[in-house]
Amino acid sequence: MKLKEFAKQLGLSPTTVSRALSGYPEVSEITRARVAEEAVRLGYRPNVNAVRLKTGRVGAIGVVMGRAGEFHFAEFMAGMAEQLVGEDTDILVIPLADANYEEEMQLYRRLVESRRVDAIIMHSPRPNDERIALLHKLGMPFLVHGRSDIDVPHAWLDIDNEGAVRRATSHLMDLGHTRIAMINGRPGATYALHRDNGYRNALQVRGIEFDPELVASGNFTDELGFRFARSFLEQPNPPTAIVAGSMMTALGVYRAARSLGLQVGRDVSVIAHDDVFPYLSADNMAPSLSATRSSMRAAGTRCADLVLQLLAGRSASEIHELWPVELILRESTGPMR
Amino acid sequence: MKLKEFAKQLGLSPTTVSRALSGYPEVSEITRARVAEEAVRLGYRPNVNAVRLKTGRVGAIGVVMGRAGEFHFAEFMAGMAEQLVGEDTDILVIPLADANYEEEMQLYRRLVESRRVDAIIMHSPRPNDERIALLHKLGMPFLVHGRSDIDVPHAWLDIDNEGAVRRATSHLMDLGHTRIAMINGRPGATYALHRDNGYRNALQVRGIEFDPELVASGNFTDELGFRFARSFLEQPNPPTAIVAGSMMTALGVYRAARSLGLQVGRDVSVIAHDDVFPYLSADNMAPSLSATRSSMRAAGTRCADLVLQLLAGRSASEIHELWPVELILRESTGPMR
DNA sequence: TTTCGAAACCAAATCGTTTTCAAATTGGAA
DNA sequence: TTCCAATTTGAAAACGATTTGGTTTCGAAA
Repeated sequence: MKLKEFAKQLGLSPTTVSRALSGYPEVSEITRARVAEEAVRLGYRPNVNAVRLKTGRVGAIGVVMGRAGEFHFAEFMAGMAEQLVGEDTDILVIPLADANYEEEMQLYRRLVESRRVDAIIMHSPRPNDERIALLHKLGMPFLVHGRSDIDVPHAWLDIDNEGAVRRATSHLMDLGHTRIAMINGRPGATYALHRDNGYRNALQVRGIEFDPELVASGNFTDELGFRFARSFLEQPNPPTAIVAGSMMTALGVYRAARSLGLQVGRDVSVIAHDDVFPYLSADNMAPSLSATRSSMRAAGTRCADLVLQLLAGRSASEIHELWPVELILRESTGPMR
Repeated sequence: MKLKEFAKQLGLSPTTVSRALSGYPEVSEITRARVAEEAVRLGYRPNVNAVRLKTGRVGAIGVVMGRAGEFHFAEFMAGMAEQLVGEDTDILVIPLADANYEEEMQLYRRLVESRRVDAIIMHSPRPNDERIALLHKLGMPFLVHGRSDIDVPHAWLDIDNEGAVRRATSHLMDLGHTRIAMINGRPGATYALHRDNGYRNALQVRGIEFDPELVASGNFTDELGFRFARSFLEQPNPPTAIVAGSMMTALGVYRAARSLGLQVGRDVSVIAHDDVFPYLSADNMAPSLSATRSSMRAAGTRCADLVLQLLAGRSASEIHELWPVELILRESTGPMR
């Protein structure tokens, strides 16, 4: 059913029908009601592609997804979906073809030129991320989930990674630990840098010297958690506490401790960062896991909301949200013995 | 840069340019090359929305995502992305607003009417799933990931859940186990039914009576894995083996066993279904986990491919793929003691 | 030289909306 | 009754591509 046909059935012009459905004021309430009602009855819906061509609006937010298929991703999107449902805005997943830097810039360029999305959400930016400069230059509305210190105005939402790790590390020192290891995410991203800062900062305040033997970084996998933790704990002068980057990492760390006959929370303390997954909770681990916590799903919801605001005209340079991170103490942390 | 403008710069008509870029034969190779080259140089790209309006093709595949935000989802999509990259086809995530049945049918109806996607991929269908009948009736190309026995032609790809669980259960019986528990997914979906069939079937062949006290079902979470396993193992006549529905469930089962002082692989055998996640591998668990294995990511890739074939005109009724599931034996299974 | 067919190109219609600008209707005041 | 402003409605021009149905060009055959 097309607009023209539908309008004829109603004995109205396409103009009026279009206006009635789009909520313009210059149409009487009585006609509007009739149009709305008949639209449902006769099953008329505007052709999205025609609307998009005419208005220039696409009705979709692009989310760039790395090849890795991180487990965070589904949660973030589920959060976005929560906000976007009923908003007539879709989520378009943009697969990142390649790690190749030049290709990646091309991807963004093409994405903008092809006008398939109204806005973009970008994850895990680098400190000086040229993608941000590019999107800004191209005039595409975008929001960064994470942070960058590049000197270009941009909207962002980030959690306080530095503070989170600083507090976690400090707490471990409060418990008497002085040799504390940290497993970070892949180097390059700002969040990894922030976590590193938080860690070093906490040590420095207490006058504990930084030991490069006690830090490692890589993807957030169970396997790397295990391997790094093993290598830490087998050192001649092993750490008595470990700060882990993610829940998956923590699983590996627990396993490493057990494999060496060490009891988590007694022989070795562990704190991890928890994005709050419905299928794997820190509270349920054994022993229950002390964690710095911030809901990925909530971040997704808020990011979607902020993007909508951006599209509604709010200035990108006034959208900056830094979310505090909770530190939840459970059984995996205990006093140094 | 618009087509008209671009064509003028080249001294050609829009017609010829359009044809040159779309690979039509009635344009000389020499002009085609020139057009292609200049398009890159001058940065001309057809406006997607105009193309879509004119051709009726949207260039997007819709994937319906449940509210739960399952961890499988990211893997499946990463797989799809692998196939779709460079295909000029996007992935559109369709959030499922509500569990309400009527609403869900409405969602599909609106989705079709709004013409935002060329095809739909649906997950976890029910045995008699009216959504399938609806999509068929509405003439929307779609592919079902999973199976339904509804009497309507439809394309599907599924893994052999029944066979997988049957083999897993049989293997446990080969090892001498006779009391075998199973943790299934949420009842309703066909895959849960198939797994149940596989389980009962295996028991029946050996003449072991089905005990309702030994089965449970629910979301695939660590927590439920733990709770169900605990309740099984604390029964007066506890099972000596457990078949678990997912990796997360298995984590809970391991935890439950440990919490009762039981050693997995010796005191209690465990087999789980593994969708192959890059961040959590059965091989790395301690003890390593015996599993029925099938890659979710590969399924995503293949599903995307099949949808493209569907859109290219291949008949839905000839697209049926049943993937075998590997049974990988590791340390978590051992002879009955 | 003329004729013909294939090869290469083009003008204009079309896809289904939104929106500008103009016309018609209405209702109250004069 | 007449007039005017405010309220409703419409006709037609976009939006930017694809595609139908020609027209031109060119070389070879007649």
